[in-house]
Amino acid sequence: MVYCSIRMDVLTSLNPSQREAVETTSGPLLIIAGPGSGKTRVITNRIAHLVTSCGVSPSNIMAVTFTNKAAREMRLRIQEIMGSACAGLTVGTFHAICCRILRTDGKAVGLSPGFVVYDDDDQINLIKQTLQELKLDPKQYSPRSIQSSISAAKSRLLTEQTHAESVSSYFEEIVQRVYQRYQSLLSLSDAVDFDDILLKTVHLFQANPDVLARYQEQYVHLLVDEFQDTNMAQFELVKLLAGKHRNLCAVGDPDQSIYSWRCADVRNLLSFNNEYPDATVVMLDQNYRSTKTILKAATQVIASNTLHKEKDLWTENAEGKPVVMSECLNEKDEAQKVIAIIDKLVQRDGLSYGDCAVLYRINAQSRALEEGLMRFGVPYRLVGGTRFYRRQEIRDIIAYLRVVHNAHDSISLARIINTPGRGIGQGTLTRLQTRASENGESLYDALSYTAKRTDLAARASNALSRFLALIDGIIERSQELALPELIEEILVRTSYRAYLMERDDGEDRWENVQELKTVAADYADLAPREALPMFLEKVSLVSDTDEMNGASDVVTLITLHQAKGLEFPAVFMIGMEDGVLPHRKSFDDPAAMEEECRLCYVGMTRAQKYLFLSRAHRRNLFGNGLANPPSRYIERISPDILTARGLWGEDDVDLSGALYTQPLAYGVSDEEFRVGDWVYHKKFGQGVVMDCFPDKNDLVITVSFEDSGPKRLLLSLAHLDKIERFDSMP
DNA sequence: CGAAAGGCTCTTTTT
DNA sequence: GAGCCTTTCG
Repeated sequence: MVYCSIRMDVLTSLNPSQREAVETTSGPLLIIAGPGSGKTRVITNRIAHLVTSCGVSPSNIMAVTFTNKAAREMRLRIQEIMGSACAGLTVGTFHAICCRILRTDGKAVGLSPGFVVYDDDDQINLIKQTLQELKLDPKQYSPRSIQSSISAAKSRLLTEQTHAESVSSYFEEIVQRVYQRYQSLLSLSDAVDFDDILLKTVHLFQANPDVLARYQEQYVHLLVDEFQDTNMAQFELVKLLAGKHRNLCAVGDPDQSIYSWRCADVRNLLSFNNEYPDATVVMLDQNYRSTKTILKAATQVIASNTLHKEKDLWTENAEGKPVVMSECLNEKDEAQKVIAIIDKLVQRDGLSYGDCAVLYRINAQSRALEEGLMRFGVPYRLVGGTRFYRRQEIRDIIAYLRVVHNAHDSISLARIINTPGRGIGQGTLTRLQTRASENGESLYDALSYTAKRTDLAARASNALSRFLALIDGIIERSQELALPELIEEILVRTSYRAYLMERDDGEDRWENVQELKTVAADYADLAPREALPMFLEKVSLVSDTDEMNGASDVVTLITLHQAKGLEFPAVFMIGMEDGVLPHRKSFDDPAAMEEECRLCYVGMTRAQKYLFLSRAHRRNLFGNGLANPPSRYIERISPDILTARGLWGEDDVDLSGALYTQPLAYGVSDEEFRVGDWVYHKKFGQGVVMDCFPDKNDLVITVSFEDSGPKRLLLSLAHLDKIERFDSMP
């Protein structure tokens, strides 16, 4: 009975190609899934189908995603369909799954089960230390570029040995030297970086056929989402795992490949058939998300890409409103126009704030928006600002916890050795690091040796001994304390609160620390020995605090990259300028330019009903003003589906039907008010007209005042005087 | 040692 | 306009 209803649900509501994707259960399968084509439904239904109709045990299925959020959502959706029947399913990110494999079987590649994972900040610190040791100038060889070279090498499965053979430039030679030393420092700290997690898993499988065979037998069915974002190491891993049963389902869209700068290789998707000539290919080309107009505009933008595989996206959705392109004076004007439109969508078109999202190329663009939204009292959330686990105070506490877990974690020890300040300066730290490096020991070893010597300057020696006692004391207590108490112990013993409170924003930071304790409370009931490693694993593989409550009704500010996979009824793409989108750093690289175009495509296809584009004639970025030409993507959109809105809003009148149906200028006696006019009010001072529309015999004017923010006023009562002022916002 | 001051750089950032 | 680094001085 249960099975029957599941089956109905699984198969009846799918279109023919979705159905084919779900029902093709054996052999390699490639699903090309255009934006809004019901990809997630296909994936989840396919898994449900495997279990309920084909009798596959959930424990024989692995589904891989790129983000924890995607993994969580996938599991949730599967649970909705199958209930508890999905127990035992492996759903996770590449990194989480590989970490688990390495904790169990990593001994074979020289890893202890307790290894820590360094994130990219730790990596940068380690590289800086390496540069110092090798007497290389970090200005000449920026730690960031070396890090990305090492990361690129690792994602191509090049170890510090095999990389040596491919060195072909002086810079690569430098990278090679750093790579070697970097790797030995990692191993001294019993640490791996993100790339190692994949690399070492591949090596584990390659060198240990018996281990590989075990996993191959367990995972009869493999499914990989966002396949266009996989790198070589990830594809290799998947090929190994699928080596026996060959039931590999790859899902992706080459047009949404926007992470090549992170070594993602879209060829994995495009040449899937070279690896698996017998693969079934299913194209999901019906779009359920956007209006015909939006889909057409997006298709026009990407059509000229050489990498674009001709596929005809189509939809049964309504024609919809034209795409709107707004010209703005500067980024403040742009923000204001966006907010004015949002206001109208909410006031007149039945949308809510949560239906609106503003998408941009670079994070710096969010600032003008935030200022505007705050000023007008519009609620918003900024996605991915400084993320929780990136905050200094959080990283400090985690560094303490890592040292407690593994005293030989030298990067974490270096971080906290003088945080809060305890008189151990750069000089002393460098001396310790030099000693450690000369003896091939950890920083902790160097510390305990040096602290016990008496022939050192008394001040430094005292400080070191006290620090050593502090750490050892906490380590001892950690045996018996539950995780939240352990954190509390660290905070108390280091007077961390007092340290934070010396800063202006200390209060906020302290709240973050309390938040960390709340997260740790989930581990309170576990034995101290187990809780700490589990907690550290979680925080090192997690990017955000569990994605803020999606329920709140607020405008979303988000980068184009982060918006991939999301959808909103109304989307605003700001900064449609050559130099911003496409970004000027991509100008001289044709491949990068195509990626910029895909980025634009990804942004446009997030929109369900309304798509607003805008550009500023002058834009202040990083202190200096720039005049960018309009984005080259604008002219690819045919005029019949694009409404241009001039600098002063003259073209607003007929803008997208219900919007802007009211003329924007009204005469009341001899005064005339238009959006953008500056006005003076006796009590509120000066402000700018955001909106006005007639009501009975009066005129309702929304004015944003410089001092008191937005106010809705009746003209007959308000006594507004027009004033001269050219800037759109102070 | 560490606070203060000045110089430099700034695309995107799933783990 | 912020964050990070180096330099300088007490």
